[in-house]
This record gives sequence, C-alpha cells and structure tokens, in this order.
Amino acid sequence: MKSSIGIKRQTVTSSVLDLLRDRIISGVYPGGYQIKQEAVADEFSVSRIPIREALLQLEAEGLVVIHTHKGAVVAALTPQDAIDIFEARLALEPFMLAKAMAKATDADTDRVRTAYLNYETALTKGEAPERLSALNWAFHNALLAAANRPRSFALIAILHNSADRYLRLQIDTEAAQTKALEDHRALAEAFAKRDLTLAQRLLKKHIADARDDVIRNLKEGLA
Amino acid sequence: MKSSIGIKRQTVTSSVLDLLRDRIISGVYPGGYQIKQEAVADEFSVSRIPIREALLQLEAEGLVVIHTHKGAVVAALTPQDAIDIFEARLALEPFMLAKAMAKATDADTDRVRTAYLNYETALTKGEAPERLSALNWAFHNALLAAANRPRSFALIAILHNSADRYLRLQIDTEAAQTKALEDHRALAEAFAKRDLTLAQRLLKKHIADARDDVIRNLKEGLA
DNA sequence: CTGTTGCATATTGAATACAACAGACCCCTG
DNA sequence: CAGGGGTCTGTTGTATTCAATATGCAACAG
Repeated sequence: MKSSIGIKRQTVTSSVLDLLRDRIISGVYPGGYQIKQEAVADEFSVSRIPIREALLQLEAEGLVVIHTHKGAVVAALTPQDAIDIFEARLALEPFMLAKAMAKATDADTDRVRTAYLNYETALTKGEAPERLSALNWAFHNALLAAANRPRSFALIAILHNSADRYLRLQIDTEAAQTKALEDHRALAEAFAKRDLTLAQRLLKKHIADARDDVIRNLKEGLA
Repeated sequence: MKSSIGIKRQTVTSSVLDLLRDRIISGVYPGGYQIKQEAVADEFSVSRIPIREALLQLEAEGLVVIHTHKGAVVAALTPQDAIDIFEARLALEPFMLAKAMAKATDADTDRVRTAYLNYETALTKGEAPERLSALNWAFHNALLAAANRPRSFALIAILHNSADRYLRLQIDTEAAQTKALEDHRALAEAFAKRDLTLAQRLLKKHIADARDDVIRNLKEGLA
C-alpha cells in the first residue's frame, strides 16, 4: 500500500463539507440562513454537485434542513431542540462512558489526561473559541474512545456538533469554559481512578448544566 | 416498481434511496455487496447523480460505507456492530420512553394499542417479513412518538433500520416474532397504565433479548 | 522465478448543460 | 378593490460529459 500519509488528497465534497459545517457551528451561517448552492459553488470556484452532496451530509447531521425544490436552510436554534440534543447526549454519553471505562487501559487514561491538559493550556492562553470547542470535543472523545463503538460514537459526535452551536451562543463564554474546565478535571480524575459511579454522575451533571445554561441564555435572548 | 399513489411529487433521489434502503435491510444486497452507481442508474433508467446522492444518505444511516474512488459497499454485519447498535438503542429508547409517557395522552395510548393490534393481526395472518418489520417499527414508533423529540427520534429510527438487518437474519424468525408480540403486549399494557418503571424494564429486556438472540445466531452462523 | 513498472480498463469524482419547479410579480376581470 | 391566472425569474433537480483515480494485467529487469 502506498503511503497516503502526508499526502493531502481530499475530495472537493469533503472540503466543502468541512467548511460549511464550520460556518454553521461557528454561527457565520445563523439559524434560518438559506444556503444557495450556486453562491457557495461560485465562492469556491467549483460546481454545484459537490455543494449538493455536502449539504446532504449536513442534513444527515441535523445542521441544515432541505426542502425539495426549495433548498437548504440552516437548522433553527430553539429551546426544544436544545433539550432534545442535550438529553440525547445525557442518555448516550454516560452509557458509553461505562463501556469505555470497563475496557480502558493506562494509555487511555493518559489520553484523557493529555486532552484535559490541552484544553487547560488553550483556555489559559485565551485561544479562539473554535479551538476551545475542538479541544472540548477532543476531551469528551478521549473519555469515550476506549469503548470502541463506532456507531454510538458517530451519533454522539453529531450531537456534539449541534450542541456546539448552542454553546457558542453563550453570553459569558468565559465563565462557561472555566466551569467546563473544572468539570473536566474532576472527570479526568474519576476516569483515572476508574470510579465509574462518580464519573457518570459528573458527566451527567456536566451535560445537564450545559443544557440548563443554554436554555437560560436562549430564554433571555428571546426576552 | 412501487405504485405511484396519487401525485408522485417524489424526487428521483428519494425513490432510489427508499429502494436501495429496502434492498439492504431485506438482505437483497448482503453485507459486503458493492453497489455500483452505473448499474443502479441503468436499472432505473436514471443518471448516476441521484444514485450518488442516495448512497450518501445511506452512508449517513450507517447502511453503506463509502471509500473515495472505490465506491459504496453495504455495511458488514458483525457481532460487535450488533452490540453497538442494540446497546445504543438500550441507552436511548428507555430514556425516550420516559419522556413520551410523561406527556402521553389517551390518544397516544390508543395509537400504541392500535399499533400492537396491527402487528398481532399481521403476524397471525402470516404476512411478509418486511410488512412485519414495518409494523414492529410502527409499534416502537408509537411508544416514543409522544415524546416529540425529532432528533432523538431520528437517531432511534436509524438504529432500528440497522437493527432490522440483523433481525432479518434470524434462523427462526417466527419464534422471534411471536416473542416480540408477547413483549409488545406487555409493553402496551404498561404504557396504558402509565407504569413507567415497568415499561422501561420491559423495553430494556425486549431490546436486550433481541441483542442476545442476534448475537447467538451470528455466532452459530459463523461456526 | 520474482518483483516492479507501465499501460489498459472499470469506476468514481466533478463540471457543464438542460429541465422542472416555487414564488413573485403583474395584469386582468369581476 | 379582492382575487385569479399567467408569465417571468431565480433556484433546485437531473442528465450528460469530461477528468481523475484505482485495479488488474502484461511486459520486463534482475
């Protein structure tokens, strides 16, 4: 097999997919924004075909809604949707954490610790929100990776992306991020000690708190 | 070819999507089968574009795996994958059942009862497996519909489709279906009584038993 | 004989071209 | 003035065409 390492040969569709996803999650394309295929195609100097295919995948991720002959619209952010997403995470993540911790090795513990430290240093350095988001996900990722459940993992990843859209809306992102850091620290510790009960409780609270914060902010925003 | 009832406002892509999905779930396209775009396009006398788009959606549903420049292959059926799927359901469905039962009205109870009866009559009539599959899903659907959680529901629907592929492999489908009927009866009763604890326990057992059956059959098949 | 290299073919990826639909606008009629 | 109908335009859906990649095979060097 030829080494494809180092060679960056992405397909146009996947490049567009990543770019559009970033724009939606970061809020460049807000909820309700209509993504016109031709506009995106022109912007990237490609045809509409890869755009269409990227949009289909974004729809599968729940980031856009496509109506026949009417096109793709960025999914709206609503309290009900936030509850839907965060509570699905609440059902899935602690469950998968159990599977992960049951099979975790010292190497997995190290990965969790490293992911925690990366988030910490990025936060103290005051790095950009998208960087912090990525590292936040990397931490949750590390917690669950040992479970080795591709499908469940994919579902959780999708939920995280959508959840991220809400988290980026936070008024006081700094407070939320600092709290997240503290939660992560405790989680990493419980993971290292293989204290499943504690870890699950912490994770549930972590997600539930995020849900409540998001809801509160949304309600305030509407008032 | 499906009968076009009334106006066929369906897009080619969605028609192809439904047909391919059926073929995969029913086993016409077995795990590992390579779906060639042009072959399907020729069969339906359409271009490859709708095929490609359908395949992308099937990938999002976890029914096929696409590799760049190598095409789409029907996802393999493995014990690990089955565990992954059924245990994700085990995490999600009882959780959502709680949300559903908390908001359920008498109309919802009726829908559950009707769904149960439909499955029962179809089973006694000895209808085709795909019909029974659809009614089985309709029952689970009815149990959870009142929750009104589109995203969680979409995830569960996808998991059901993949789970169905495994259930269709069952050696003794009749025994499995009869057991399912009994489970459903008890579930419908608990739902009607609003006995959440019992309903959740029954649902968990229902799913866990299905998982175990599937695993056992897979292992035997490999032996 | 073995391993590598280069070519031929099958298949997918993307661009271009054409068709169909939704929505807005205008005009018309009552 | 309200409402209907038709055209017109912008956008999406699909077909067709071209380009790029993977894979198998044959020729060849060692």
